[in-house]
Amino acid sequence: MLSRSHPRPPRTGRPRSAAADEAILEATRASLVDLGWSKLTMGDVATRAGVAKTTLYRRWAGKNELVVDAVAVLFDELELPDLGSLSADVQAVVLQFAALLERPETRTALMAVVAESTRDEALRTRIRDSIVDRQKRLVLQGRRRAQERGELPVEPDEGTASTTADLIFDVIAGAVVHRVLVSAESVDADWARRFTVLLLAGLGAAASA
Amino acid sequence: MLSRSHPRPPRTGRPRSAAADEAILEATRASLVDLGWSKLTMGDVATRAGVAKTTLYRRWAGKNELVVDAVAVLFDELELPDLGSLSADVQAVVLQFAALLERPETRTALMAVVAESTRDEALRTRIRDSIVDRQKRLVLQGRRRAQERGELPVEPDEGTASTTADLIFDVIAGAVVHRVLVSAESVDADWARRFTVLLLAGLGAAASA
DNA sequence: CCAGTTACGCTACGGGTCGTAGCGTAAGGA
DNA sequence: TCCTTACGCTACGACCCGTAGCGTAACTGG
Repeated sequence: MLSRSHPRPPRTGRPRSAAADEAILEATRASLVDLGWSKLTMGDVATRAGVAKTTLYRRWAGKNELVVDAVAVLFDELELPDLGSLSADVQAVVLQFAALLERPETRTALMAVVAESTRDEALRTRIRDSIVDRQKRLVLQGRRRAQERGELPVEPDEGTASTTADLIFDVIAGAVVHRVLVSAESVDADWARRFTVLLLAGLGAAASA
Repeated sequence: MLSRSHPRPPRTGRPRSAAADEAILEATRASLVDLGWSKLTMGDVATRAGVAKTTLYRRWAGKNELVVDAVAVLFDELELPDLGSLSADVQAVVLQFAALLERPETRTALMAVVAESTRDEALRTRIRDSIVDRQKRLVLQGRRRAQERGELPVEPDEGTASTTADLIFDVIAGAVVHRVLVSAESVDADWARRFTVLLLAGLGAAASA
């Protein structure tokens, strides 16, 4: 799950401190909670982590990359429960996702890094790999389960199946994000139920269109 | 449409230059296109607008408020066409909204100011008043038209009708924003059609739940 | 045990932006 | 004409950035 070390470490010399890595990421999340995205500085994170500022720059190019990695691990918590029906599974994952977005670390960081990524291709790739794809996996997993249960038809064409999954993903993630971060209203069980009713009814129609 | 002058101007003294206002907002949009949100500075905007930096600070508290106002006017372009059916109207407004989000000014600015607003209540209110509510109006307008056409039932209870409208708004705006800014894929006519099919089918079910 | 190699902590630095204060001048109103 | 407010300009301390340089620490291969 932690394959974020593209340049493989050389076999010689002093190895990088893994403890420092975790301390820095933890300090980054703490700083996000206390200061928020805009007032978070590299110097502050270094101080909190008990590490020199230069050590941060040896591992991350800047604030953007650092925060993405610090927040990404939180998305590992997301998982699709097996509650017996597609409707129950969707509602549960919606509530999970909303709870994650309501945490102060993600709340302040997620939109900020996405905003930065609109002008930084490498950052967009990093976000996609470490955050977005982890959510998307849940959609694919949920569809597979629903098909096994007979709740959803198996789409014959590979292409349309893929674009449908993309559509569903944007609808679910987009709606929850918009509700929490833009409308700034909480996602409770009732909202999740209403949303799921809408989505599943639409899903049936979308498959046959 | 431009009621953004809470502190009403005093009856005496030199009046504020309306030309400078427009020059500053225009310069802000230009700077967003060239530099993006993170590299945009107050000094740069002042230089582009041909005004002193102090003049900016006399009117806006900072970068956040300035950019919100600069981008807000772009959302005035959004309007709900009357194409004869709810489906056609939704598709059209989705394409309009997507086109707006794909402009470099909004692309880089929108998520950034929303991110900032998570820690700034006043900024959140400003965004809501000058951006979000203008979109929400389209949803209410579209529902009213559809009810007049007989495409949608008139919901008896005022409360559930309101929460349903909120849900629809989060789904539409959220899905489009997520598609364009997170998934970073274009919203074409086909996507708009698929999305609308899903939404309208779900709408029927949501009303009766 | 001893070079060789890499990581780390620390200090210092030039460069940039912030937001404000102070001043003289410009543009309206009583 | 006085009064009031807006404007342009300069200057300033404060902060953060990202890097260079150096001595030290940790681990490896001979």
